Amino acid sequence: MIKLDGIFELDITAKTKSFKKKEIIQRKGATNARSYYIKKGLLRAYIIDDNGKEHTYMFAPEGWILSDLEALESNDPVELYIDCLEDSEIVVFDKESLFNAKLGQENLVENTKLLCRRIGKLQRRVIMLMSSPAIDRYNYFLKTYPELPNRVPQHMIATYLGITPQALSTIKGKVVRTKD
Amino acid sequence: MIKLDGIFELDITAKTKSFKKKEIIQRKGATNARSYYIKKGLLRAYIIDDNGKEHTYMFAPEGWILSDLEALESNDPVELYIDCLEDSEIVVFDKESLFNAKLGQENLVENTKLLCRRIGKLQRRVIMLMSSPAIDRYNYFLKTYPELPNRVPQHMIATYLGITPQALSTIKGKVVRTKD
DNA sequence: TTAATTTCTTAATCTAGATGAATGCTTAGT
DNA sequence: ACTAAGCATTCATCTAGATTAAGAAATTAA
Repeated sequence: MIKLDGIFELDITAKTKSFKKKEIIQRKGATNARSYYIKKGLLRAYIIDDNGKEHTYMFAPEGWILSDLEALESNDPVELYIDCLEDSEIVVFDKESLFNAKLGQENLVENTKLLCRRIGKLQRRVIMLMSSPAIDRYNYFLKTYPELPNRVPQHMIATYLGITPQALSTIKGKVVRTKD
Repeated sequence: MIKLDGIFELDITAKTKSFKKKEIIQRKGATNARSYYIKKGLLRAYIIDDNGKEHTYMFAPEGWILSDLEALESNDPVELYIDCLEDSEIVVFDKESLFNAKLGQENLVENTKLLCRRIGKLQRRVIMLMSSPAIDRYNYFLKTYPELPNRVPQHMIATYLGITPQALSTIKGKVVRTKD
């Protein structure tokens, strides 16, 4: 029984593992979906589209949990690749962690609330992708992940925003020039 | 105690209400977030941006549940407008329905799984908005909501896809012409 | 039925961001 | 230290989709 920021309170199988920068922890199609709690370091979840391009679904710095929740629940193969942007220490959970009735009611309620908050974030992201230009999405990214611009290469931020690295570079250039 | 497709099993306060087409059930800023189970009819959740344009977050036909989950959990004012696209019969729940520990472990686990599935849908939507052109998103919309094209006006579908009604019309025209 | 409103389509123009390519700058590897 | 690979920037061109506008078709109201 362990406790991490109030989540996944019960887990017999959880183990802390170390991963190296650039290591791919989970690949699309894997059938053993896991959840990852980031003790130290930085993970990223992404897909590779039909043209071979990466699209970042989310970043996960210290204290975050990363998981292909859909795959975890359905037992389907995972959709998301997960890789390591820095040397990291990660607590790895299996699927029982979220759904096990032994968690107890309080923890289950707590997990429910966490999932609602995550849905709220996704809701805002969907809406921003539909309604806001890239510059606004970039500023919102800065607010959401204030520490990441120094830790994540520009071109990966671009794949999170849904634009090309060149477009992001141009946008940033414009912001700087406008300030003068 | 009521049971609706396996969800929200416990709710003393739930009541079935009738709403007329075009009625707005919930407005941005409201502090009494509710959940809506659609027995009959069709609801829609959307935002209005700074330019006064609507962006549809989701549609909810029969059997679906619609809710600003983030607001429900946080007690913050709701972000989403919810309106009625057809005369509808709706079961209205208050916040207790999802978080109440009295739900029992099985129901809590069931709700957790439901939320994971919803996250899976949002995940795919985010990725499609970043990686796929409007025509692909339209085809995916048709797969997700096969019955809706006959029930929802074109221009609302456009606001769900993140494009203008004109662009959707053009896309559909192209598809038809390509088939010849 | 007719008028009024809403919805859909088509077309001309415009723009944010994509694409492709060249250039310097940093980081890693030997 | 030197080379190679990866990264960021800039520019020229291209395109999906936005914008504006106008007319046709379909719904709704009286």
